[in-house]
Amino acid sequence: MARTTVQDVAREAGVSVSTVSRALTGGTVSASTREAVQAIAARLGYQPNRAARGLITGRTGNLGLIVPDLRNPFFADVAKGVTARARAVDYGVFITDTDEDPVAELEALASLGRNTDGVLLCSPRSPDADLRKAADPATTVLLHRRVPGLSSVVADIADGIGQAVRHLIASGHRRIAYVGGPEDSWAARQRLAVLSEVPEVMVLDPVAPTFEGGLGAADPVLAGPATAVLAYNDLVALGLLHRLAARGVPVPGRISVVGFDDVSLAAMSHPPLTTVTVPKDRSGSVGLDLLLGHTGAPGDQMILPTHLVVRGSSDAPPS
Amino acid sequence: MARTTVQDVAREAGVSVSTVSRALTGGTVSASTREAVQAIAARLGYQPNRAARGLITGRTGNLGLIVPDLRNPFFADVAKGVTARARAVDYGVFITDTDEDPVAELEALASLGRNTDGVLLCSPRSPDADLRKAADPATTVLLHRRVPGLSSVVADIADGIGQAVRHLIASGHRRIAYVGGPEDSWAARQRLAVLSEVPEVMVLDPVAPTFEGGLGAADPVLAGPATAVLAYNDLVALGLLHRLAARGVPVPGRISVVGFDDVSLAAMSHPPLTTVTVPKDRSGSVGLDLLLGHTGAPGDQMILPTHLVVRGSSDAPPS
DNA sequence: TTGAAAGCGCTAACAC
DNA sequence: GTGTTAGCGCTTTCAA
Repeated sequence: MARTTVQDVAREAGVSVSTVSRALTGGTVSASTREAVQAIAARLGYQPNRAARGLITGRTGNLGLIVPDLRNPFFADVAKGVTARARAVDYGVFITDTDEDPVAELEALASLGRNTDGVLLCSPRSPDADLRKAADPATTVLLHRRVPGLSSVVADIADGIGQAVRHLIASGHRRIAYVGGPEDSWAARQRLAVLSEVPEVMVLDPVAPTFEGGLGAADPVLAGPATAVLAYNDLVALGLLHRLAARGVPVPGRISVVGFDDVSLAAMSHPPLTTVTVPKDRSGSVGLDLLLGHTGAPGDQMILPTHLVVRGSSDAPPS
Repeated sequence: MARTTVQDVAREAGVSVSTVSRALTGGTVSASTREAVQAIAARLGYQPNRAARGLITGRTGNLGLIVPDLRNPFFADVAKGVTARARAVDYGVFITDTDEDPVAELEALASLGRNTDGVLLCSPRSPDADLRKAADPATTVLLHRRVPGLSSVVADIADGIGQAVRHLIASGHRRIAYVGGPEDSWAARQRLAVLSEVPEVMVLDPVAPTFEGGLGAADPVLAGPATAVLAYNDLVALGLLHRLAARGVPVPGRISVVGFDDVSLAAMSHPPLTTVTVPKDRSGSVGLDLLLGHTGAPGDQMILPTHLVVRGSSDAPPS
């Protein structure tokens, strides 16, 4: 299965390799030559070697996507958005799952940076300084994270949180517990900043941004006076729901639960979770367009809208 | 940020480019030279250009992974296994999400086939013939699908189903409903073949292999005499659980529910789902090793063990 | 409009 | 053990 090269096509067509190249990539060639070359290339099943092309053009036609954990439905959604858009614009995408390891993240950034035309980076927790040092601003777009000097696409967290809180207050809640995420997480700090200002909100100890984190937070929540609880994200909310059910605590009868992100699982729980929709896949496609210069300018900070989705896990407080 | 090349490292180290290449790729070099070169490469942040390397070695150092849907936790797990192993052996992974589109799948196979050293393919539904025609047996490994003539890694579905059924029967169930998956799905056919032989099992109409599919199957199940239901997969089981809860039907009090795959959500439901564990991430890493020839031989059909996990959704039938 | 030739960055003979 | 050199397949000056 020797692959056909420009040489083969050139020989067969009786022209030079440069003419073949021009005929195939839209250079200046006579119409008849172009047709002949294209016909022969098709007949021979010629497929350009992208590596060789990239070596000379300097562009690879490939992109990188770095995520902490593909198993996390949030990042799976982001990846889905990226790959879908990449397919549409005929780019390949390398995906690296760093398994939440900041060292692996930096390594991936270095390696991918060298072998792609740009990289989309989901880094919830690495320090700003590390990112600014390791990422080339011209070829990197941050997803769901903002660092001065780097392009980014983030969701309007403050607005989303605001909608959730207003919903709860409008429903009659006066004591709202907040179970936050890791203190080194950018998104967690964003949420905390907003919620610290709300008098009705009592900030509890942060937990891991996982189902298990939510599990452990249920009892502390129940120990307080809150009639509603706002979770760092849907995974935490689901853990809360699970433990609450195990304790025989009616939701939303005794306590309302609100998540964040609106991952697909959110609609599958019982009761279905009230949460804030974050345009996850859209963030991926928008980020890709930003990276490729289809939209915006390097250095741009994009903010995508969020909106509350009221499902069954929230209602008025017990009277 | 001019990219550093072997030239730069060579100049800095005072050696030739070939010595640099050897020092970095494990050729014959003196220990002191190797150390010096490596130190300088590290200091300069040298990252080899894989395209250039691939041009000469004929190997790209990249792999392809094709999945129908990254959002499906099953495939997210598989992808996680692949990327983790790839990172360990220093390979890049192109991931293509075909969005369940068989045409996109074939296109991805063609495109990836040319630009990688091999591809791992998750294709639950494409016809055998299409796959055999489009895939190069030497550089393709099928995941969770078996097609004669192609290498593959599959789970021991028959054994897993057997364990689930025996568990149910041993618990006292005599009428077990089976809600199967799409008839054109390889895995669905595997399950059906086993279950058709079991007298206690009543096969209901197949559904989409999704949460929604499960939702719709609940009423038909309840309409019958079954005291237990075996679902095509966990997503379907979760849908079942959800609708059952909405109907006020106690699980496992009135009816037991058993899933398949053991995706992470399975442990998060209420009650937690009894299911069959499929080594999803392991299938990814094993497939990768098969592809790279670290293990087995081309054409090999690997079968990974499965095992039942009994959680809260199954128990004895109502007395 | 076309061809010859020069590399892109790297590895692999082949000398020394 | 190390340097020199010849390409891998392709695009792109530069001449013709």
